[in-house]
Amino acid sequence: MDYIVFDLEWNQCPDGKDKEDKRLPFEIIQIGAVKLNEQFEETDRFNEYIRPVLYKTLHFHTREILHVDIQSLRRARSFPEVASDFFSWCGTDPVYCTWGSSDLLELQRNLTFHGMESPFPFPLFYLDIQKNFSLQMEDGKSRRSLEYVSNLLNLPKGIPFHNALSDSIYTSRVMQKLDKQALLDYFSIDYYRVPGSRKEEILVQYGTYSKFVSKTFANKNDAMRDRKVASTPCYLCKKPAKKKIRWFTGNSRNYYCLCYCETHGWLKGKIRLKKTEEDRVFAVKTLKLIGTEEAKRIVDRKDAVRRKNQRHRSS
DNA sequence: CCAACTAAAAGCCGGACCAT
DNA sequence: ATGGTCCGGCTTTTAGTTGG
Repeated sequence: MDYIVFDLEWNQCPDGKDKEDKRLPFEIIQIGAVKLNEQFEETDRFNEYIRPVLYKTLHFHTREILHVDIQSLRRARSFPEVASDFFSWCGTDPVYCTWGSSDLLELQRNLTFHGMESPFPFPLFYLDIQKNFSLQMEDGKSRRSLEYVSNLLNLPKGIPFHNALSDSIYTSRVMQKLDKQALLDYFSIDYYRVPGSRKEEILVQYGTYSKFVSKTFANKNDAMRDRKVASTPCYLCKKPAKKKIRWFTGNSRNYYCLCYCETHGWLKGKIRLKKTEEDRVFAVKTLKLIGTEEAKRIVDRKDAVRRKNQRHRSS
């Protein structure tokens, strides 16, 4: 099993959004990757440019960012050819690692556009190095640029940023600086393909919390009314924890609830509803055992939301 | 420029409640 | 019945990151 640290460069419609092909706003023009063994040691590299079929000149702004010569792209191979070779090179059981979450998304959109079969397993787990840097070195929420982190960690420079191969190399170097076990523990889940049925629903145990990814629903209401989505089983004993504060929302994006497990204590619930490419809705629910002081914070937050609405109405 | 994510604020709407 | 306020749920808007 190898770790595949990869990065993509892509282009967009040079004539503005109106003229773009709605099926593919971003067209991949380079795939770069570094292969690491179990010890995170580099064993191989992959680098190839891709001949565009949609956008044959660079968008003004991407030309500023990327250092690519559009002329050389015309001599490059097509996306299906390069992508096939890339996945062969990745081997049979790779763990994909990226800087941020957008690369796997755009890669799959390009695969779909070209009518290619998905080479990925379902569910697709991967390692987001940008997120894990924040978890280990910062607040867990910030998202730093690759250049910022490379400077912070005094990584050897000399190769340009915003090139698929060199960014893969930088990303792999950041990866090597992280605590390995923590990194492997906090893997991410790709949501390009989401569970289409009960059978495909995903339940994952992390160290201090559990994560559940539901099947899709027609709308938000259906999702939140679903018994399995709304349920709050304690992830240690599997028994239902009793709701003290039912699901509520403070910012329209996340729902929270507070419940109590007779054997394991306070349990915080959080649901984030997300939309699929087809505009359907699915739920990502995390359940976490917490202490009394954090339980109180949820009670306070519920209170704050109520007061905020009060103030808002009176003004 | 375009897309995704996050957070906060503002706006909309209908039901519950209350006083008239 | 009518009008006003409160409240919860939801959407939209705005601003600031990141990615290319």
